[in-house]
Amino acid sequence: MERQGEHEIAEGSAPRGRSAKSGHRPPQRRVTTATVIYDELYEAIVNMHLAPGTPLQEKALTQQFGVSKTPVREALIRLSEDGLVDIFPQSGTFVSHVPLSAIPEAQVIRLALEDTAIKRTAEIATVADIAQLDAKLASQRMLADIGDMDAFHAADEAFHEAIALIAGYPSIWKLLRQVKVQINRARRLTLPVAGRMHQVIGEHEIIREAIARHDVEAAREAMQSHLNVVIPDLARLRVAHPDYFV
Amino acid sequence: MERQGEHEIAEGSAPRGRSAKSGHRPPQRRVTTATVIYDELYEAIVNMHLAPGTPLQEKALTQQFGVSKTPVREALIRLSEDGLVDIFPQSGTFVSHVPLSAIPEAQVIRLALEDTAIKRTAEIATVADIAQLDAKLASQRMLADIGDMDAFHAADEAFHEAIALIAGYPSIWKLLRQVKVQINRARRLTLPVAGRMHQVIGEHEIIREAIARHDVEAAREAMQSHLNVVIPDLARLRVAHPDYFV
DNA sequence: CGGTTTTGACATACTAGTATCTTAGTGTAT
DNA sequence: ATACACTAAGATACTAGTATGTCAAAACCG
Repeated sequence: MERQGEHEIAEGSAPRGRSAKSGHRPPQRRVTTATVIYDELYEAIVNMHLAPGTPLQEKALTQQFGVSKTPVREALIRLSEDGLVDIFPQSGTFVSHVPLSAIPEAQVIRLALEDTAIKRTAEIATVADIAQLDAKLASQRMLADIGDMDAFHAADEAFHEAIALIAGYPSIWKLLRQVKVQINRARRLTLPVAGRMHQVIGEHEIIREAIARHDVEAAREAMQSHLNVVIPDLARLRVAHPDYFV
Repeated sequence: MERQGEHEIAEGSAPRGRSAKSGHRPPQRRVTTATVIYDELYEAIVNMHLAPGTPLQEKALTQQFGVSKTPVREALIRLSEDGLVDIFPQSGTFVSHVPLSAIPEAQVIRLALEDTAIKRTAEIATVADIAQLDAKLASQRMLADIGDMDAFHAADEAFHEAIALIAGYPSIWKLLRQVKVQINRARRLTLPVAGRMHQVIGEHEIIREAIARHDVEAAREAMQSHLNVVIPDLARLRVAHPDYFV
């Protein structure tokens, strides 16, 4: 009972080229069919709805999305640059396995970048900024109660994103997103334990307080220990899902 | 007198899929036509052989490279993700302007990542590693004497890459490459002053010595001041090349 | 004559089909 | 029985052509 048209893109409903005219030289935001497919597959892979090793055939995807090969192909290429799919030329394309060996380095990078961001945020955050953090925290609390893991993790990301943006470092956030991808995939294999989620929220609250007090060192330490806790027990995961990793 | 076939890719000469069979699951290295075009355009843009604002038409590029639209298109998409070209949907594609406003943040990121790398390198570098650094330094000295700017900058990159790799942080180097792109473009507008090149080499030598002594703090400070010097005088560049920046 | 509308050339986004490479399976010879 | 060569199926990489949106210049109207 395969519902091939499940993800079908409504024909002509996507207003692609959103009037990029304006003044002089506006940075373009391409909203193409390829982008839609990329986003959908990205979410599915990061949320582990598509298991590592799953084959992704161009032909099958064109049918599922109801489009031609080119946009599918572009989406797969971008995903391969993110390390989320492996393309074997003229052979096959598969959802990538989580590279355990790369996770320690990703963690080191993450520490360095988040430290840079929170240092600055703790220095310059305004009351409006704090209010914004509180809003994210509130929504994260609600999602933890509901137990919606996908949304909870998205809110978690949003909190860290907000810190980077308050610091005035949007590029740092883009890099972090890129670096954390494999870590997040591993995290998604941990069971949704309510206690763990509230623990994460508690750590976020400590960070928020330190920022509000403009206590740079306290904020850094709170972030540091938060990040060191967040990393999942890789050895255990590996045993539980042996063929998800390499 | 336009030599359209200048960059033409020799037909069938590129061994694309390099036997990715082997044991079980080898990470693939795609050597496709699209990759070749990407690399060539990448170098041309970063070395400022293609000025910001230059239009890059798919059609013209297909003729220059003697290939079809798809590989050209893929190369342009990848370049746009690197921030090296701006694609205006259904309108046109151009070599991007150097975003002056993003350079300070890039510098901050660079400092954080290079600091992480050199810290570890200074701790664990072996005599073989030091020898490798010396080799890079020697070639950089030679290229400075010759005055080959492109090669000199490539060797400069290689020195920093070596430090990251000795630390065991290949991903950090990948990120640095990505982050430094716009900084490098700005640097390329500085005139090839021999004194400046030898100054850079001198700073590299100080770093090398600190690593060899396993003096972590000295190495970090040397790197720090090296990176702070390397940044070009943006205000002056902007005056000299007003329409290369945004 | 100034401002608005229209129109058409043009560039990218997409569709469709072909070519090439990989790889597993089969058969044969050693 | 094992190792090698051949064959054929299948998937991506590429070619070629169509569709669609953009932008600017010309035409039109007030």
